[in-house]
Amino acid sequence: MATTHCTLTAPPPFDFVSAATSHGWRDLAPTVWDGEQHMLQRVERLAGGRVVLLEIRGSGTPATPALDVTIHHAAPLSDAEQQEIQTAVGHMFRLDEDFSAFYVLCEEYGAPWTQLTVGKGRLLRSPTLFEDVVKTICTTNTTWSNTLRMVAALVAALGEPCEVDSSRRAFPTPAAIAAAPLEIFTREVRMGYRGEYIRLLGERVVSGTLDLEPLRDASRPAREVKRDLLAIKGVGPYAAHTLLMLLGRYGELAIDSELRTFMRRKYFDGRPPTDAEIRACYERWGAWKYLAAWFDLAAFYAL
DNA sequence: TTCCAGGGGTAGA
DNA sequence: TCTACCCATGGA
Repeated sequence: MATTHCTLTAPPPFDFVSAATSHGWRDLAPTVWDGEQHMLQRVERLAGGRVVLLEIRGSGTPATPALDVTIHHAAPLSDAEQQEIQTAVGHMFRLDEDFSAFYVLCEEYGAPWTQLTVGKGRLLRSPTLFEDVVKTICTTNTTWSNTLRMVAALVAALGEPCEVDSSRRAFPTPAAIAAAPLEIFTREVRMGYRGEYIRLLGERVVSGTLDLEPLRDASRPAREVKRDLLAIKGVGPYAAHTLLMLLGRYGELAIDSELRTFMRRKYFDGRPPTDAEIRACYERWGAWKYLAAWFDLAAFYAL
């Protein structure tokens, strides 16, 4: 087994632990958060078919933050493969996103929002939009513990084994998902009706009838991206708004049972608010509503 | 047994 | 656009 190191420069302010852990994605296979070592592990399949193990740690100084990536692999890695890994990690940690406008609002609204301006606000995502769509569908109408179980089972059933540890697997490719019989999703992964949606998603991506890449284009209007997300079977308003967040667009709230419960307790004296009332609470955050609600909830439950 | 969880699809109005 | 009704699964 060989090891290769690389370092990615992060834009300050940057809070590695916040970026790695603020979103539940940190616990969804094939990503693992090591809270003792403050390290994010991930089995990653490269485009050429290699499956390597990544260990990602925060490094640098507050003024020059960085990510250290340790790659565990069998055969030597090409420059292109190393570049592919850096691109994937950079995407996971949103190194290309600028949160300064969000921090301006945090300063304007004062404590406790000012706590976020030290580099918080980054919510972990997957290297590919395909993986994020699958995982988001796995969060709908179920408990978080069941989401964890379904995603882990999907990776175990259809992911390709890591070349340095065959017991660990990468996230399944669209091709692997498209080729698997429906029984895998229902009987083995036990994802219920979601199985049909996820298999159809894989089929459409493989056949080319659905191209997810244009949705990552930051120059497209959010309304257009949302429309395309809603056209994916299994994606409704909650999932579409979650995916907009994962695409770096924070202007819409993902109103789920968790947010409703939080709003009822914190702002409505135990009365269930309507969705319009929930939206009104964060209207002043404009393009940053999602992050405001997310960290408002996190602070309330002291996450 | 019933209810609900980080909802969504479909039919019908 | 809004409302019923159904949808698999697992835990309380």
